Formats: sequence, structure tokens, C-alpha cells
Amino acid sequence: MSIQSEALDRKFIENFEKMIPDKGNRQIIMNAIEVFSRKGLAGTKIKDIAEKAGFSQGFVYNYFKSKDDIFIKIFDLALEGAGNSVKYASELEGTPYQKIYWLTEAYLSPEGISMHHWRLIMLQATTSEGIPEEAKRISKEKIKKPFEYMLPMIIEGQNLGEIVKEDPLTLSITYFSFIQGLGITRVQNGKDIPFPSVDMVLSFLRSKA
Amino acid sequence: MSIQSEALDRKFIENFEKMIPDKGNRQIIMNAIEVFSRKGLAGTKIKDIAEKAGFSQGFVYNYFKSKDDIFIKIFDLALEGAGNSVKYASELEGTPYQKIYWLTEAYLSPEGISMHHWRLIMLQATTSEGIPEEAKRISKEKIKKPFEYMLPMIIEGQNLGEIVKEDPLTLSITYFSFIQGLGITRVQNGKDIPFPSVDMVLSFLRSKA
DNA sequence: GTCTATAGGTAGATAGAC
DNA sequence: GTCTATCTACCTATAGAC
Repeated sequence: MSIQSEALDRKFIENFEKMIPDKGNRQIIMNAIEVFSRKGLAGTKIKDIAEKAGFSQGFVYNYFKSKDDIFIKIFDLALEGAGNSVKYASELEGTPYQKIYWLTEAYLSPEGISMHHWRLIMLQATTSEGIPEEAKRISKEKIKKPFEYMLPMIIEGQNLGEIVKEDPLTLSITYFSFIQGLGITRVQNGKDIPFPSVDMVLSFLRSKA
Repeated sequence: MSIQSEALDRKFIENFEKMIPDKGNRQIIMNAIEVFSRKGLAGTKIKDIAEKAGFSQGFVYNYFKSKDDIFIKIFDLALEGAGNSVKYASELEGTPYQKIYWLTEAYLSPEGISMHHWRLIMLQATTSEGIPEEAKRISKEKIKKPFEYMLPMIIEGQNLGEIVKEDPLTLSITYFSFIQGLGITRVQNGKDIPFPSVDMVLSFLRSKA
């Protein structure tokens, strides 16, 4: 596990404990993340989550009032984590390209909780019709955060001449799409298939001058 | 709609009519593709498909024996389409890089049935636990096709000096991951957001010499 | 605190009407 | 051919036992 993804996981857990103070709730959520990400919202039965957490089916309802309720909290956490990861990278020492390099290294790490976020965000936003209204609302609100931190980095990098002078928004969209695609490949195939280096992934960003 | 994606769609429809000879079956499948890709396997109700196709819920069972049955046929078609698209590109005139350029143009086109395939493959393979055993078997069998046609193109391109001299398998995996990530972004956001040019996407493939 | 039992609702699949 | 009615099974959520 890379230093980068460890740092992001630490950040995530910090935020996790702040957003979900109760330990029992956290235990269920940790297990539910795993199940949801494998089966999706509709495909996940409360029994699956309960069994994985070592509880009876009915007991889950002492902590959450519905399946949607659990899902919304996880979805919110995932989006927070996505925003925070870019924010954290943007606050590091170094040039913009170095920061993005660091972030990419974290994302590409085969371990790390951050991978699960991306997967969930992807999976659920794709099947977005089925997700609760509340989750859609949260999504609208928070999906822009990663871009808020990424865009200034790209623009600064362009001014420094280390990032190619294309439209910054297009570059951001391309970056997150690429990362998401690689994340999906990772979760589908495990960590034993060949994977691109950070340098290869960031070719499209680097200035050719 | 680009010439490239039109060509792939024509190929797809050809294969579609060969694999599903009955017109009624095809009508249901065309509608089911759309619903499955929006809601996933578990989230799709037979009623949704029936309504979209303009039938009653029960009528669907005159054509297919179960929901899984419909899904398996679509999944198979999607994987066939994925393999055929790369095969088709590899048989075009031109240098390997030109062929991959053509293929990428087809994939990035906002319209075109091919986009739906990718989305479905992605979505369902990601939530793979929930899909029927038969679909998993088909997946194992056909998922390698795109690589079979992509790898020789990359190797030839490397020999010609137009493609960077990195491990061909890594480059292939990176390519399909990238395309998949962009496809997801497309279906999530529609065609009105900025999107990278083919040149930008293929930066990581181009020889720097 | 945690489980078991169950009520109530939903959806897949079938069968019989028109 | 196509629809309506229904049977059955499963799942969510609750309520009450220990």
C-alpha cells in the first residue's frame, strides 16, 4: 500500500468518524460499503449487510431506518472523500504537476479505501434512476468539489508551462474519467493485471514544449 | 453522429439480426438494453421493459422465459459488439495508429449504439456477483476478443515507430480503461459537457521520438 | 442489546380469457 | 396474438420475545 493512499485513507477515516459518530453505525456502514459496491443498491439485501456485519437481519434497523438511509450516508461519504482527496493534494508542497502526480499515485494504488469511493460513485451515479432522491440532491451539491480544487491546479500548472495549454475543464473531465475507468478495471480484475504507470496516465496533461 | 460510429452501428445491427432472428425478440431487446443500462439488472422490472416496448407485463414471457434470459442475450450481444468493433478497425486500411484513431473516434461519438454496449459491460461486470452464471461464462469466453485484435495493432505500431515502446498489454488495458471511463462520463452527463479530442486521449500511445 | 417471527408489499412467472 | 388475473416467493420493515 502506497504512502499516498495511506494518507488519503487516514483523511477519510478522520472524516468518517466526524460524520458518523456512533461506532455501531460505522460498523454497519463499513460492511455495507463492501456489499453495495459489489451488488449495487437494488441488488443488495439488508440480510447481506447484516450477515457480513455479524448481525441478524432485523437488528440493522436499530441503527438505520431503511436501506435507502444506509445508502444515502455511504453515498455522501464517498462524495465527501472524493472532494477531500483533491483538496488534500492541492494543499501539499510542490508544483501543480507534482501535486496531481501524488494524487494519481494514491488513486492507482491497488489498496486503499479511496478506490471503493470511486467505484461506488461510478456505479450508483450510472444507475442513477434507481437511487433515492436525497442521494441525487447530495450528488448535485458535492459532485463539483473535485473540480473546484483541480481547476486552479491545472491553470497554475499551465502558467508554469508544465501542463499542456488546453481547456482546463476538458483536462479535468478527462483526468477524472481516466481515473474512474482505471478504477473500474482494478476492481473488476484485482491487482494482478498489468497497470499503467503514473507517467503514462498523465501523458495527456504534460506540456510537450 | 460520426461516420465511424455509424459504421460500427451498422456492423452491430448486422450481427444483431444474425444472433436474434425474430423481430419481436429484437424489439424487446432493444428496449431492454435501454432500461438495463439505466437501472441495472436488479433494478430493472419486467414491467419497465414491457411498458417501454408498449406491451403488457405478462406478454414479455411469450418471447423470453425469464428476466435473466433477456439479460444474458443482451450481455452476449454487448460483448460480441465490443470484440467486433476492434476487429473491424483492425481490418481497415492505414497504419495501426490510424486504425486506433478511427476506433477512438467511433467510441467517443456521443451517439451510436456502441456506447450502450460499453456502458452495460461496465455496469454489469462491476456488479458481477448479481449476474447469472451463464453471463459470467460468456464473459470469460469473450472478454479477451478486443485484446486479441488490439495487441497486434499496437505491436505493429511500435515496430513502425508511431506507438510508444511500452508493454503492449499494459497499453491495451490502459486504452480500454480510458475509453470506458470516458463512456461512463458521457452517459452520466449527456453530450453537452466538454470532451477530450481523440488526439488528447491517444497522447499516452504516441511515440515521443 | 440482540434475535425471531411476522405483517405487508412488490415483482417474477404462469395460466387462462378474449 | 395480446392482456388480465393470480399464484408464489422474496424482501423490507416492525413488533414483540428473551
